[in-house]
Amino acid sequence: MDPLDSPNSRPALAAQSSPQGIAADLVAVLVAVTSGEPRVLTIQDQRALPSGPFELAHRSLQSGLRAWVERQTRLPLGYVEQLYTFADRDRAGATGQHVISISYLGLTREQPTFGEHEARWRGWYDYFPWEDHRDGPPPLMEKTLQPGLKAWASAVSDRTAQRARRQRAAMLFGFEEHSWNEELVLQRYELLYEARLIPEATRGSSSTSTSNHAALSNTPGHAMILDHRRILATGIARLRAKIKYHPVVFELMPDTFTLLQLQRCVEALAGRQVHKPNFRRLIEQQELVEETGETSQDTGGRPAKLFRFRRAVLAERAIAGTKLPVSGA
Amino acid sequence: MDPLDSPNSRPALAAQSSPQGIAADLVAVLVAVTSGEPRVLTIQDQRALPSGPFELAHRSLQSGLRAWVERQTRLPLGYVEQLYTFADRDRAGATGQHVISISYLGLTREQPTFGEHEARWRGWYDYFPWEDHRDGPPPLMEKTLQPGLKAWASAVSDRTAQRARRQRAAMLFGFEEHSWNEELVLQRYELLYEARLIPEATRGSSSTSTSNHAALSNTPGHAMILDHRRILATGIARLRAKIKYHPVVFELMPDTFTLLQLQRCVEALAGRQVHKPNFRRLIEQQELVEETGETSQDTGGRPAKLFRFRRAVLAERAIAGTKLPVSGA
DNA sequence: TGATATATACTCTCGTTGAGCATATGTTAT
DNA sequence: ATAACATATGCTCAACGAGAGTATATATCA
Repeated sequence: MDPLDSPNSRPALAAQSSPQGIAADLVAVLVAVTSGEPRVLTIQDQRALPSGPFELAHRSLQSGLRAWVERQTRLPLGYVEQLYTFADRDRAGATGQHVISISYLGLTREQPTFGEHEARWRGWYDYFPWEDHRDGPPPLMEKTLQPGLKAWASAVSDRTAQRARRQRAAMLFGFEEHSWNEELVLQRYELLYEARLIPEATRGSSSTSTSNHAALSNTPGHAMILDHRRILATGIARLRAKIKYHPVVFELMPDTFTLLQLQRCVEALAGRQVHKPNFRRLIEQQELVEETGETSQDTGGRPAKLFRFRRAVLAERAIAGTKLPVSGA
Repeated sequence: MDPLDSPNSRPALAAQSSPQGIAADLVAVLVAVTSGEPRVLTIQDQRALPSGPFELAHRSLQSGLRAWVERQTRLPLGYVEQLYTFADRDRAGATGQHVISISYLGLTREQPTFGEHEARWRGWYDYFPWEDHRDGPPPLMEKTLQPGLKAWASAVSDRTAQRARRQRAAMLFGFEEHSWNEELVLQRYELLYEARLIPEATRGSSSTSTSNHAALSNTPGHAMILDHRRILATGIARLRAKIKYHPVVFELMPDTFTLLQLQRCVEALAGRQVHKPNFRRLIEQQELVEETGETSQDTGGRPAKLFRFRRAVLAERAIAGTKLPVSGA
């Protein structure tokens, strides 16, 4: 079953307003990696993703997004990919118009932000602190999430349902025997939402139902408006899956870079460490990069060769196959 | 780059009608596999995919699709997944209203169709005859597509561009040294579209531009209205990718089945043969199925054990990892 | 000069995967 | 009845790739 739109991910809400037409919004997850940290462009005091109306003047959704982003932020968008279309939930705005949100993932390099719309770059682990396993599982997993999820699992009467809940939590968060799977970003967020460990979950509902408010006091991660955090989770999940078989990482790198910089970028996105020798072996044997001839001695240590991305591989292999190792440390 | 919405996949078309609001359509790719053939539900004399307006009465897009499909066709929808949202091209209908199409993939089992809307099941290789490689590359690849694509590659003056075109065609269709990749359904369709080897490509344009009409005479595959064939290609591609790491095949199988039936189903979807012993090894070592205790002797030969899908694996492993081998024969 | 940090290279083992072969147990034709 | 055949089921082997560890080279810094 598709994790998005799973039947129990949102409380049922019968639409009441009569259809006055539909408006389409574009929502963008714009990602950059700066000094080893994955970052996302935000607006509204870092509580929202950039979004705007889809204007019919553009010949496609994608070109519409491109034009709009580049006008608003002057970022050159390297790679763009559609994420998902949302139309559920309390999206009826003040006008009574229903809004469909079409979300996109865009990769770029961080630039000084322009004043308009108070756009700011912010590290994406501010919103998902439990997703950063580069130095092992973060403490809040054990301190906050595990108890909260345990409480959620116990909050149901049926014995079998309890076990199912516990199993689901363990599988998604790597408790007990289960190993951590960095791609399940969205499913984890939706579980936390369902368990009401996320402020967004209790926002609209008028404090009915069985929420465990105890855990809500120290709720993890920075919240966002509407379902923007969910959209961000979708984008992170997609990107983490994509870097494994498609050379999109290079859209986030400067023109020339060292292999360690590239590795740090992959680690930042995947949220876990990578075995250095294996990483280099895979990069080189796939001929993804070529030496520039120059070296860099930024970090203090033996100078590292500088490389650049071989754009030709996009034509040679297209999607066919390009693997990056994202595995245990 | 996302193959959908690639900048050159459609001729530029400036929107002229003033925005009168936007309508949202749902388009469904409903798939079943019957007697070893992948089939798709069609309407309008098999020239269209089922589609209808998104009604705001539903609490989500997905539940809207479910309700609508089950009302129209009385099919129980097992697995549903969003495919893509289209808003480009000449989607301005007679009313001048712009239409956004949100497409979904649904898996089911073929049922006798009900009269309404002249719904009919049709083999999907009727629309994409070049995608069926179960008995090796189909003859039309060499007889029709290769010459047509060669002509398209030669139709450009620049030497470098010619080579790029030839390489792209070879990579996608497995010419020369390249091997066939069954997942590139959409990219192949878009290349044929770009090369104007598909009737949909020359439909709206008033016979200008450099089309090679010679090849158009024996254009391969059954055409559809609007971009429905493109949507179908998207669905096939998604499904071919998905069966490799997620046990969705079972949504297309009857309750009990033999391993060979299961294999034939996978082969039908993937469009290529599968190594039998390896297939069985993978299925069994992953404990995806359990014996029913009964046997089937339909085909004449040693009776085969009947199996059923272990639905528990969905809870145990969720998305984590389930591999089906789709490789050479 | 030595300590340290990084870059770069090599080796080894294990599991997976692709592929071929052998055997078991039915049905169908002669 | 028997041979031929078709399918089911099980086993083996070689090649490859992934994970993990170790060793050496070359710079900076105290």
